[in-house]
Amino acid sequence: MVATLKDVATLAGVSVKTVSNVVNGYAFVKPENRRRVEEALTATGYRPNVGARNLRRGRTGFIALMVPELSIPYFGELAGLVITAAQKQDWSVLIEQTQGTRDRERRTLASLGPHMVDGAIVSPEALEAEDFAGVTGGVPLVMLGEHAVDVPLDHVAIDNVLAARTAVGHLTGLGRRRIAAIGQNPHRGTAALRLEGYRSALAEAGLPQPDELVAPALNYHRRDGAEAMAHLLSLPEPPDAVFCFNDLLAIGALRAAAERGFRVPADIAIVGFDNTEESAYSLPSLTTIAPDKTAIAQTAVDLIRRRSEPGEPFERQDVQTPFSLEIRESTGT
Amino acid sequence: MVATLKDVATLAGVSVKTVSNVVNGYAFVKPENRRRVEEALTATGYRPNVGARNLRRGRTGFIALMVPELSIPYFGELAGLVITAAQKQDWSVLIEQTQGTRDRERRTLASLGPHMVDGAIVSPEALEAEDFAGVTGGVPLVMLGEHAVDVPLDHVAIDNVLAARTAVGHLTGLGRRRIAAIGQNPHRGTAALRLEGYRSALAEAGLPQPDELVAPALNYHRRDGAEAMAHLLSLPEPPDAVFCFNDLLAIGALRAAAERGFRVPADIAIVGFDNTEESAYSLPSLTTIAPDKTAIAQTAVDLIRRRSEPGEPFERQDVQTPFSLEIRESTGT
DNA sequence: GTGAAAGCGCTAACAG
DNA sequence: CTGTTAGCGCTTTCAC
Repeated sequence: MVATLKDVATLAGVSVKTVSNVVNGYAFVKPENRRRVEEALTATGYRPNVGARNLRRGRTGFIALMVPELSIPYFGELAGLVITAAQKQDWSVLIEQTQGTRDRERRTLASLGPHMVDGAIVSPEALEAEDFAGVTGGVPLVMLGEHAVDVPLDHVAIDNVLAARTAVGHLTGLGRRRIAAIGQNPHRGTAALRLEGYRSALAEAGLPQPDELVAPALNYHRRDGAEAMAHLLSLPEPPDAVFCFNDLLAIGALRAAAERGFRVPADIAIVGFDNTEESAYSLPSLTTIAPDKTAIAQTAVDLIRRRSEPGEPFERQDVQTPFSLEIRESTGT
Repeated sequence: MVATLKDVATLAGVSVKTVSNVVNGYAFVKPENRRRVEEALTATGYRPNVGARNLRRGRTGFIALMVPELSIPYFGELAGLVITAAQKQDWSVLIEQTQGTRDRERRTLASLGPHMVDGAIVSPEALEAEDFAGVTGGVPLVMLGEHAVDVPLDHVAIDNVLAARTAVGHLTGLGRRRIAAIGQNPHRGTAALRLEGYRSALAEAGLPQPDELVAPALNYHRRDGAEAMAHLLSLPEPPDAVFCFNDLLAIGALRAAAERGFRVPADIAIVGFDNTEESAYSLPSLTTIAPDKTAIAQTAVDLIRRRSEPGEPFERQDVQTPFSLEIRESTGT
C-alpha cells in the first residue's frame, strides 16, 4: 500500500538507518548509498509518516488555536495568519471553537495535554482566573487579548487602553462632544481596558462622562451593536459620536443609525476596532483601530517555539504589538 | 511527567489491557478492577496519547480542508462548520490555505498522503483536470463547489445553475430589464454554471443578452466587485440590476454604486451569492442566494466517513445540497 | 558510515 | 474476563 521506511530500505538494499539518514538530511552517507536510496525514494513515492515521527520524537507537530468562532471575521483573519506563521515552524494548527462560553473554553483548556499539542494560543472570552489553575503545568500557552484577571501566562496584545484613547481622541479632536461607547461588559477583559481608554480620552478633552452613554453589549456581534445603537439614538439627547469596541458592533451601529435616519458621519460619527476587511467597504467605510494581526500571530507562534525549545526558562512575557488608527468615512468631514 | 497507560496499570495493579479496556469503554471488566482503574485514572490524570492511538489504529484522526483563505468570510464560516461536523466523527481538521493559486492547490493535493490525513475536503479554485491525475488513488477526497472539468471525485454543492436562475429570475420578476452579471471567469467552474443560470433566466424572460453586461472578475474580492461595477455604471446605458457571483463582489458593487450616486435598489438592484453574515447588515442589506452551509459541511464529512469505512466501495457521489433565495433590501421595493 | 535493535504509547490478537 | 506480546512507522543509541 503506502511505502514505509523499511520498504525503501529493502528496495535500496540498505538498512532503515541509512534511509532515515538520507531522508533527514544527515550529511555522512556514502554517495553510492545515497544515490540508491534516493532512487528507491522516488520509485516508491515515499512520504514520511508524520505521526510516527512525532511519536518517536516526543512532539506532536501541532499547536492549538482556541477562538470563539471562525465565522467571526476577526478570528477568521487571525486564524489564517496563525496557520501561516505556524507553517514556518513546521507546525500544523488545530482550531478549537468555543462559542465564547466559559464551559467550552474551560474544557478546551483542560484537553490541551502535551500529547495532543506542543502548545496553544488561546483567545478566551469568558474564562476566569481560577480556570487556569491546573493548566499552567502543561504545554506552553500564549494568551491573546487582555483578560481582566491576572494570569501567569505569556501574553500578546496591543495596548488596548492607548488604542481606545487614540480612537476617542480622534473623535474629540473632530469636535465631537457627546461621545458614546458600545461594548461595555464586565466579563471581558478588553472591554474594561477599552472603556478605560475611552474615559481617559474624554477626561483629557474635559468632556463630561454621563453613564447613559456607555452601552453594554452581551456579545460583540452585529446584532448587539444595532441594539445598543438603537438605544443610544432613542436617548433624549443622542450622542454625536460612538466608539464601538469592535468592528462588528460598529457595523450594527451603522445600520441602526441608517434605519433611524441619522447620517454618518454628519449627525453621528462612528469608530470601530479590529480593522476587519469588511470595515473598509461598509457604507460609509469605518474608521477603526487597526491592530497588526500578522505581528500578533507571529509573536504568539514564536513565543510557543521559544518555550518549547530546551534551555533556560525565561520569565513571563507580555508583548505589545503595534496598532494604528485607520481613518475612513465614518468619521470623515 | 505525563501518565501513560502503563503507569496507570502499575498503579491500579492490573495489566495495560484492562486499563485500555476501561478507557475504551469495553463492557466486560470486573467491577472491582474497573473501580481501581478508574481511581488510578483520575489519580494520574491520564489522557490518552492520540498520536500513538492513531498510529496503532492505522488512522490519523485528521481530515484536511483545503480553502483559498480563511479570511474570506464564506470560507471562514464554512471552516467553522466543517470543524464542528468533523468533531462528531472524532476528527480534527487541518486547514490548508492555498490563496487560490493553482500551484499551491496542486502541492496541497499532493501532500495529502494517507499517513497525513484520513481524507480531505477540497475547495479548489484554479486546479485543472490533470492536477487530479495521481491523487485519486490516495485518501477519500470530497470536492466542494463545481469545477469546469469532470473529475472522478465525490462532490457536494448546490445546484449552481438553478440558484443563479432563481436569483436572476427574481430580478426579471421585479421588472428589471437590463441585468448585468459580475464574476465571469474562465478558470472557475462555478462561474460557468452561474453564468449559464443567468443566461437561462434572461432567455426565459425574453430579455436580450448584450455581452457588455457580463463583467469578468479575476478574483472574487470586494475590490474586484467594485471595479467591475464601476465599469458597468460607466456604460452608455448602465444596467438596472446586477447579479454578482458572490457576496464579496456584491459588497464591492454596492460601494461603487454609492460612490457614483446610484441608489440601490431604486436605480440598480443587486443580488449576491453565499449569504455571508455580512450580507444581512450591509447598507442596503443584500438579497442573496443562501446555500445551506451546514448541510454542505456535514455531507462532505459524512462522505469521507463512508469512504473510509470498510465495506463495498460505492459509486461516485454527486450530492446537491439545498439553497434558498434570501430577499433583502438591495432588491426590495 | 552503516546495521541491529530498542522503544515512543497504544491497540488487538491470542492465550489462558 | 484479563495478562502477554507483537507491532503501527519512525528515530536513535550502540556496536561494528
